Amino acid sequence: MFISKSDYLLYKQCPKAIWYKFKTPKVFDKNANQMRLDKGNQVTEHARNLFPNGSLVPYSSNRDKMASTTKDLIMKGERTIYEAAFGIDGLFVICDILHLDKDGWKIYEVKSSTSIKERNLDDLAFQYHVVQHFLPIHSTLIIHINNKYVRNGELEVTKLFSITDLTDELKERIFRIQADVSNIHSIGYNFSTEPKQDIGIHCNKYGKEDFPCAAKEHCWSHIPEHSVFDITRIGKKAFDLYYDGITSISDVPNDFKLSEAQKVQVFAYKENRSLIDLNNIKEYLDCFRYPLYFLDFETYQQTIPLFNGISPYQQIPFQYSLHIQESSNGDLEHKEFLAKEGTDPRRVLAERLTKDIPKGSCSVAFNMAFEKMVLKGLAHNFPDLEDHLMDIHDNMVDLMVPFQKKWYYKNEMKGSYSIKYVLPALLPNDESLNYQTLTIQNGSMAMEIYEQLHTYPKEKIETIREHLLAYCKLDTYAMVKVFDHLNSSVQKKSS
DNA sequence: GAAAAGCCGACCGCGAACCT
DNA sequence: AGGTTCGCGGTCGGCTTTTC
Repeated sequence: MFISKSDYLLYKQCPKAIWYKFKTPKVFDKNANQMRLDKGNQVTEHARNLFPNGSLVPYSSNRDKMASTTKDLIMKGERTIYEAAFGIDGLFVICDILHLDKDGWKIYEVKSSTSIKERNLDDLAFQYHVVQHFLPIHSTLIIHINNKYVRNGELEVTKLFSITDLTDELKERIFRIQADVSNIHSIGYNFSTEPKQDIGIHCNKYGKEDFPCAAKEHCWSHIPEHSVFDITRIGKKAFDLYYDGITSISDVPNDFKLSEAQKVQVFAYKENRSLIDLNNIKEYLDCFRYPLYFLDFETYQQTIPLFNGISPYQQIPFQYSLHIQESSNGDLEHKEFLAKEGTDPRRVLAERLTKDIPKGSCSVAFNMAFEKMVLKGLAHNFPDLEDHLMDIHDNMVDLMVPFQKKWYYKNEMKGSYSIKYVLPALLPNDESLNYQTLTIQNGSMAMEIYEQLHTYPKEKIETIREHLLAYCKLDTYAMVKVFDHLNSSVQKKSS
């Protein structure tokens, strides 16, 4: 039995999680996110340029082979080794970059993230623990993305990455590894006995980072559909209820302290009815001035910036959809834009947008903070269009507010005010609003696929572009329908 | 009358929610 | 992964009340 770095990290998250992995390895394979892995590899390859002309240990499922290749390279006097592999006492690690300089051997771990996380420290401690059996290690360091870098001409790897020496922070952790490892072994050697471990905040978190556990479906199977964990912004307090034996929202005691939004949600569920505050909704909708421009941007991010003036992970708008409604029962007009794949879309998009939305128009977005951010970014990039873009920015209203403020709440929303929950709750039987039939069903799918689009064959590109257009168009169409629904609710009341 | 105890609102930092 | 917004929860200053 071999314990890898990821096994160790999983154990640190929760001993029951590693037990579940040993028991059902397939579930964990299935959950591996290939997209994320590819991105990580791409970043690692760029980071190798910080220490050029090293030797690569080719990946092999045979761990001993990788370890012996590594050993040969060290014996031959190689000073820079990529994917250096070591195994001892049932532990196995691969170091992204192992480098010998005037101080001694250094272990570099490459991360595509922009900051150092708690789990990275455990990761490096584990590597140090194993590798020190073979080489005297001078220091252990993290290489991660510096998102303050702005590309200007050729890519400058020394500016793209930040290097942090973590040697001192690891000492405490290295002490604990031996004990952790023997625990992992005993779990692995008799996985017929399930570790006693109740659910807790560790299920969602590892240190400060979001890290949903793959064992959740197993450990959380006794939690009902509308549970105390679904109460909006409840945080740790849900576990106070849970440890008192309360799991369903219907059992929340009446004297339990809740915020206003939480009260609405709990009351609606207990009474099994919707809560609609038409006065506030009407007052809010009065700010919407026809013609209405329903706007939705799609953006994507490049970990390694490909265009000038772009930072790592910067939101780059590449597409928008626009539904224009002339009056309350007027016709709908649709406009759209989708940039050519593989090019910097910003200028063309900004120009088209300023043609499609005249100055002084009232535009509508769902969670307008996002659309406003994109507009601000474009205005900053193109001073000649700044006036017009900021005019759109300043005349925008937000369709999300009535749901965020819980003026309109249905149990189907499960405490959420995202469009994903709001739309089916308001218009459950409208087939024209069914995202399930689309190939691209949400923003993350759109950003992932557009980033790769220029690498696809020509025929495939056309098809995917059609899917992208269909998805974005449905987003703004859904907004129109939600607005109409709110509007007619208000009309019905006043008539 | 002075020190200790109690109380409340302002402030701030952090996390959660939303969009992509 | 990013930015923005909002609200929870903890801290702290300043005020009032209690106690000897």
